[in-house]
Parts: sequence; structure tokens; C-alpha cells
Amino acid sequence: MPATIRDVARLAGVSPSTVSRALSMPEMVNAATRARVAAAVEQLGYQPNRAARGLITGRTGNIGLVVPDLANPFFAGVAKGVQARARRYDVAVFVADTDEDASAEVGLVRALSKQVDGLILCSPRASDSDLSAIAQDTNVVLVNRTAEGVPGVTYDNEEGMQQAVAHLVALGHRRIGWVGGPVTSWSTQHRSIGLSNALHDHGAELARVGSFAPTYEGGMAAADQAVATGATAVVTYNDLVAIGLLARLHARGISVPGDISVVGVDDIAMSRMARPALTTVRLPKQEAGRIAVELLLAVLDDPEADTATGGTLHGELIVRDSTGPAPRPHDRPNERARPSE
Amino acid sequence: MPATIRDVARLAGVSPSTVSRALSMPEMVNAATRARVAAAVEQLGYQPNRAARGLITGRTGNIGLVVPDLANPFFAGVAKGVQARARRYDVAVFVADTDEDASAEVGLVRALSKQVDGLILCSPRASDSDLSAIAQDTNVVLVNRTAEGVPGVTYDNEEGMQQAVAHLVALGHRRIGWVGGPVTSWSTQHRSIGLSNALHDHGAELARVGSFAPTYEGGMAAADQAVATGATAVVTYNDLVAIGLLARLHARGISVPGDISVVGVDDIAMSRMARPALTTVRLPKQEAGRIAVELLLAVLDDPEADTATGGTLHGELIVRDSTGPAPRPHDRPNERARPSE
DNA sequence: CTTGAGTCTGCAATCGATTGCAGTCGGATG
DNA sequence: CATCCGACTGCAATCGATTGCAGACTCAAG
Repeated sequence: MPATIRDVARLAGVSPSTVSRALSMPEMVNAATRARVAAAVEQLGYQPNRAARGLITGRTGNIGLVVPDLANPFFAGVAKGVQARARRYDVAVFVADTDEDASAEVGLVRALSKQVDGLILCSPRASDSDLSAIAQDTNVVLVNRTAEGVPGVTYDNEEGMQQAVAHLVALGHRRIGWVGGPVTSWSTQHRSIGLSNALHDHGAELARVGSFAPTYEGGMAAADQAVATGATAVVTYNDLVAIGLLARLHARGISVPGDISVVGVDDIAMSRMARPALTTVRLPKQEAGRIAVELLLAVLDDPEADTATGGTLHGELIVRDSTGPAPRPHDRPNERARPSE
Repeated sequence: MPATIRDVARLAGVSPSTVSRALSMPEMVNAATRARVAAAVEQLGYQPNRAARGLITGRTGNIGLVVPDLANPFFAGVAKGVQARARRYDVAVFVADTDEDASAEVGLVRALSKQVDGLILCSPRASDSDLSAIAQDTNVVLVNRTAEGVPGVTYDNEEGMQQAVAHLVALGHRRIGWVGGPVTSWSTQHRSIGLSNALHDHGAELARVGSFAPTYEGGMAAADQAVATGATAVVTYNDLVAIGLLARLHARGISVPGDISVVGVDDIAMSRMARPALTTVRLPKQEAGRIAVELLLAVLDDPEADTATGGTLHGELIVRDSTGPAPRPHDRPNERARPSE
């Protein structure tokens, strides 16, 4: 029913080949004919059939995006960026959600890889070896993770932690807790190291609280342990955890930032609506998605061009109400009162 | 490079036609041959080229999902449902985000429609006439909206409002405020009507507060006006608005639910993390996505089958901490003290 | 006038899978 | 033994666009 290239050719009085060339290599066809073709295209509302083109060019014009959980605002942000940038290049985006299931991930990727020109894997749960295997026969760009020889866009976690620590130290905090995410997570490792280094640089002390699920519940679970460390400030794996922590702290009657300061990472929408509004390291999520698309498209255009490792994005500390001056020792609710100096 | 149907045929010692049939109409081929084909397919890891198949069948095996904003947890939930159910049918999902731009929507839909077998339009901003035009030459399923002759899945807003009102009336509220969303929104109209009817049935009074953006900011803007109506409880267009309202109320020192009760709609993740945790009408978001896929696939299989209007989903009142007994009159901060009865 | 270069344009093959039609074969029936 | 039927299987056309190759044509130079 829709117009084919033959219809356009007939209307313009040329051959299909000419129509094809007029559209994809305009400089090869005479200006006059080109105009006639353009008119015919316009009149018929012709749009080339992608399947037919794909058959011969071997390109589908589609890319895939795989995320652990679309309902997680972080990944939704990345997806938004990917999607917006892809549209600019007239590339369609398949979105697949693995439901946080690492084992499903590899299978899903394999199935999807046949239908697309390349894949963007967002915070993949897969093992390094699986990842390398996938990258072998598919064009892949990683987000939030690195792997040998695979391009990717990541955040400079070390720098983000530096900013958070500088802020906290300026407020007088000297002992700072760290609530980590899943141990296997690339980000948790880098954030942990970054925090540790930053604290060392500032001569402050690190209190590791342990690893928790990167969720609201994880934060609630971490809260009591964080308090028990005696830290006057806590940095969490991400905002969701920080918000859970805030809730539990409130339930226990511990004041934020009066008794303890809290810093998250991500800056999801929820964070500025939290009570108190959360101080956090904002990660440019959409930007990551956009860059991932650029990276992927570059690889597709020239598979040889080693785009090296890819891009590194920088976080930005957003100071809100969950951080404040460190309490003087006798203000601290979780320590025995000591004589004030 | 990847195996073609011919490779499989050669390995199995049959013709390509047989391979094709063995895969898509198994009962037409001899069990023994079928087994040989299956073995060859397995050995080569053969997956039919979708473009080639699409060329001849006229089907792409893809569907499109258009949402106003992927970062909005409501739409992310729907997208998750769509995506999960589509995978079960081996259908890929293109996701497109219009960035809340109604004018971009129509163009986007037109472009996308050529690449998919059908579209799921989530809370479309387009006008009724544009929508009908689109549905003319594309298979469309609507979510959160109805249109003449177009299948869709919607929520029973009236019933949801009934539940909310029954809850509030039982708590003693007799004058209830309504903070509406965008006036053009289908949901806002139906929720408003539902609320009005429910209140009438219970002999309670409706205090319309006006229309606000369906956002946190909208809720903050609505708060003061809601208080001024003298209502002891407020129902908002959605949870985001309710949370904004909560924030402004807190800033003004008005206690929830002590002075005023608040009810939202949606039950996004944020709602149970709000302070106080938000009482809300939970809308099954993923379910809506799943049903939309079923509906669309049914239409594709049999374009004639009038699937009527489609499905209606039911909300569920989730009672949390933002609703409580209506304050006795003299407790009300925003009215002149009156002699107690 | 011939030749050559250069510019366009058309022919026809091709991508990979599907499907209507026809052919093969074995076995049952008259 | 001749026919016929049913169950499978293969041939070849087809979907719509792209592209290598060759033909047509113009124009300038020899």
C-alpha cells in the first residue's frame, strides 16, 4: 500500500536506481532530475522501506539499549538521552530491561544483537568474560563500566568523591561513613576507592559500613550500622540508598544534618523532594546516553577506529539540606557525653 | 557472516523452503526431517534474518511505544510492562520519548509508524482528530485515553476516586479539595468527574482548587490554595503533585495528616518514601503495558476483530500516613475558632 | 570527423526468507 | 495392475531497495 521506489521512479520518469541515488548520493545525479525525484517523493510521501534497504546494506538502522531496570530513575535518564540522540541520527532504539537478572542479560543480548547494528549496555551485570565474548561479534558500547578493548562512557567517580569529601571536611567532618552498593558493581568499587583516596588526602577517617542493596530498603538497613560507626557524615552508593537512610534516621529521631550529614550520588528527581533535600553528586545521565550513541555510531562508521576507551563524564556536587556542620562532640547522640574542651 | 537459511538447508540436506517450513509450520514437515533441520539450526546458531522475513511478510516484528517522558516513573512503569510482555512474543519494542512536546508527537508517530507493525501511544497529547488520523493508517493502541474506534487500556478513574472518598469520609472528612492536572488531560477530566460523583454519593462537599502542572512544582503551587478552601483533605491529580503539596504544607508548618489529609494517584516508588508516606490510589502501570501489548498483537493478528474499546484496569487504594481523622473544627488552623458543639 | 574524457542514467543481479504450485513417492483401493 | 489420495518436499517467483557495470550522451581536443 505505501509507495515504493518504483512508484516514485515512474512518477518522476526515471529508473528506480536513479531515485535511490538521488536520495542517498545526491551529487551523483543531475540537479534537474534530482528535483523531479524530490517532487515525486514529496507527492507520494515516499519513505524507503527499511527492511529492504537493510537486506542489501546489511545495516538495520537500529541500535539496542539494555538496562537492568527501566523504572530506576537513573537508567530512565540514560535511556532518555540515548533515545533523543539516536533520533537525531534517524536511528531507532530497541529498549530491553533485564529486570536486574544478570543471567538473563547474556541471552537477551545475544538475541537482540541480531536485530541491531550495535548495542549500548548500561551498567551490565554480566561477567568480564561474557562481556568480552559479546563484544567479539557485536558492536558494543558500555555505560558505567569498563572492559578491555570495549568502548564505554563512565563517570569519574574519584573526582565526584573528592568533591563530596571537600564539602564535608569544610563542614568540619573528620570521620565519614561509606555505605557501599553491590560488591560486584564496578561503580561501587570505584566510588569506594575514590572516597578512600579523597579522605586520605584530607586527613580524614573512613568508616566502612558494608555493602547493601542499591535501594531504599538497602539504605534503611544501613542506617543503624552507619550511626554505630560514630561517623558524623555518611556517603552512600546512590541517592536511593541515601533516601532510605534518611527515612530510618528520622524514624530513630536522629536529626539530619544536625546529628549526621548525608550525601548521595546520582541526583535523581526524588532527591530534591526528600526531607531534608539531599546533597548529592549529580551524574549527567542523559549526557551519558547521548555520548554512548555517538560512540556507537562512530564505531559503526569505522569499525577499525579504536575509539580508545571512550568518554569520561564528570559529576557535580549539588549541595542541599542534608549536609551541615559537624556536631560538636557533646552534641553527638551516639557517644557517651564527654567533657567539652 | 551469520548463517543463512541456505546454510542450514545444505547442512540438513534439504531445501531452504523446507527449513522455512520446519521452523514456522512444523506440522507440515516430516518429523525426521524436522529433527535434522533442528539439529542444523542448533549447530549453526541460525536465527532468521528479520529484515528478509519482513520484506516478504510485510511484518517487521517490531512495535513502537511513544511516551511523553521516560523519566516520569509512571511511564517508565508502563514501558517496563510493555517491554516484558513484548519479549514473550518475540517482538521488539522501539521506545520514543516526545519530551512532553505535543506538536512533536504527531510527526514522531508518523515516522515511527513505517518501521513497526503497530504503536502503543501512552497518554498521547495529540488532539482527537490527529489521533483518529493516525489510527486510520496505523495499528494503534491507546493507554490512558480513549478515542472513537481506537482500542485502548484505561483505568477506572471513577472507581479509584470512590475508594479514596470512602476512605476519607470514614475518617470524618466532609469537605474535600481537588487539585486537577492539565485541563486537556483525559485522566484529569475523568478523575474530576469521579471525585465529584463519589462525593455526591457520600454527601460530602467538593472544593475545586484549580488546574496545575502534573509535577512537584505544580503541587507546591496548589498547596496554599488548597488550604485556603478550608478542605480537611485534598485529593491530587497524581502523586508527584501530592508530594509537592506535602512539601509546601510542611514548609508552612501545616501538619499532615493532623491538619489536613492528602491523597495522590499512581503510587510511584517515591510515594512510600515521602514524609509522611503518601496514601494513594495505586494504578497498575506494568499491567497496563502488558495489556496494551496483548491488545495490539490481537489487532495485528486480525485487523477486523473489533477488540471493542479494550481493557479497563482498576486502582487500589494504598493507605499510608498522609491521611488521618479529620481535625475537629477548633483544631483547624485556617478557620476562625468556633464554639465547639 | 574521430576520439576520449566526463557526466548521468539504466539494467540486472543481489540481499535472505516465504509461499503458491507442482512434482515425487508410498500405500490403499477398486 | 491401474488409479488415486495424501503427505512431503522442491522450484522459482517475490518482497523493495542498492550498486557494479555498461551504455548514452555532451563537449572539447586532436
